[in-house]
Amino acid sequence: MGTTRLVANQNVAVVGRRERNKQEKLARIVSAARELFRDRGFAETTTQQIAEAADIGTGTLFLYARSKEDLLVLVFRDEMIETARTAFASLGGGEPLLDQLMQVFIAMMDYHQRDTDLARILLKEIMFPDAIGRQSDISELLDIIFGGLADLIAKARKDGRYGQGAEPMRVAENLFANYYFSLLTWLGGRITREQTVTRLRQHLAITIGQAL
Amino acid sequence: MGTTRLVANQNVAVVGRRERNKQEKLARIVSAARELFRDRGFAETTTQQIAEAADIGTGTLFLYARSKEDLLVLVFRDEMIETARTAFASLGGGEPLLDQLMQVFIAMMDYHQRDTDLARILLKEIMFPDAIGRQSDISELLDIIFGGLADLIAKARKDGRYGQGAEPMRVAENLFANYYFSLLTWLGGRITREQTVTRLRQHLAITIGQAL
DNA sequence: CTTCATTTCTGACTATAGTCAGTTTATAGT
DNA sequence: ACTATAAACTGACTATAGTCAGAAATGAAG
Repeated sequence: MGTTRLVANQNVAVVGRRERNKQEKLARIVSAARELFRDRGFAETTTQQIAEAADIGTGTLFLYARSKEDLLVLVFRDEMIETARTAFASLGGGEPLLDQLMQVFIAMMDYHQRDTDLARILLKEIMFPDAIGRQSDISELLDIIFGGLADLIAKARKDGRYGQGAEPMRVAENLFANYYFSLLTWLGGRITREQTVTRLRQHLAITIGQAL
Repeated sequence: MGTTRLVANQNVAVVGRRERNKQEKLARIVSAARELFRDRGFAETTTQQIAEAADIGTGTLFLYARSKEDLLVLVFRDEMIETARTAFASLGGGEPLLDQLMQVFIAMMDYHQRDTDLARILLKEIMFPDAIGRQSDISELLDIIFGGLADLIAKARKDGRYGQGAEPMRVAENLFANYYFSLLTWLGGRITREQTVTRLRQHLAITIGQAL
């Protein structure tokens, strides 16, 4: 069974030393990895360095992340989730759908702008996880984004500002596919950020069926 | 200068032994790698095995491909280009745009269907090349696909079957982004091929602005 | 407190991608 | 043919991601 349980006559969740140690180790690992990846870059950081900085054995690292790439996703997943949540939450209600969509996607691009080299690798690994259902998988992130987009679509329709008949979820997927592809092109170094933003707007406009 | 030139009084392009050797080695490498990747899988094939099968030194391999991943793209790039070309060429003229698009994308999915494990890795690496402008880069493939799609859009408009105002190239990019994302979902094992095809059709319909 | 079973940890070890200093081979010039 | 220069090749070597058999820590039960 689980190692966490409630002790009778005590309304505090008692967590064993074992579970506590695990959580602390995970926190140390994530913290150390984040700092090193940011500081030196992904390729230039060795798993040994991360293990040493987190004060654990080299083998222990791979009990928490299946691979170095998995570790990268583990490290930045939460920040990306937070970025997405905030982007949707800070949306004013009145703007046209296209402007709202651009606000969300630009907020996420701003996050990646901080370190485009890291973003490039992250983007590559995040859509191809080692295994689904692990702590580092990205279902939650996708759920937030797809859900948020679908809500925007549904709301815009309700307000009569947008009239197509396709399922909101399918529209949301279409929009995200375009965002992902734009990100890919941008971080691949083929076009500038400004060009990327301009094109993304055109792509989104095509999908939601409005003139620019 | 180049090692290739025309010898006077002889209308045959004379290619030096050096260039010929290089071409032969490249052919042997690609052939050996393809067979091994198909036979054993990407991760299970070592660069040593490829070098041995191609009858070259282990270091020589990396004069032709920057990395093992680069080699994978090098090996399958031409087949994918051929698949895309054929898909567009074998298109009858009369069908609705949506059906034509689905024919093209399904033909490309059929190609990947042969070996989905390999396709997954290929798909991951092909959009994130080590460097642009190398023999293994995929600009040519993208040009063919984008060009073919844009032509279909332009033709459909001319025939009055489709009336939106966006640039055909932007529509083509939007369509491909949706195809790429569908492929990703399919090969990621989240949904079946049938579901993928159904959804892709919905996504494309949204983009070109037609009811199903 | 003393077992005993289970989970977690560890670092020496293995496998392999990729490098590079030295060698070989091809070409151009005389 | 001979020499000089440049291009291409090579395999011993390095660096490092990831493994695994054994050690240590934890918790349960008596």
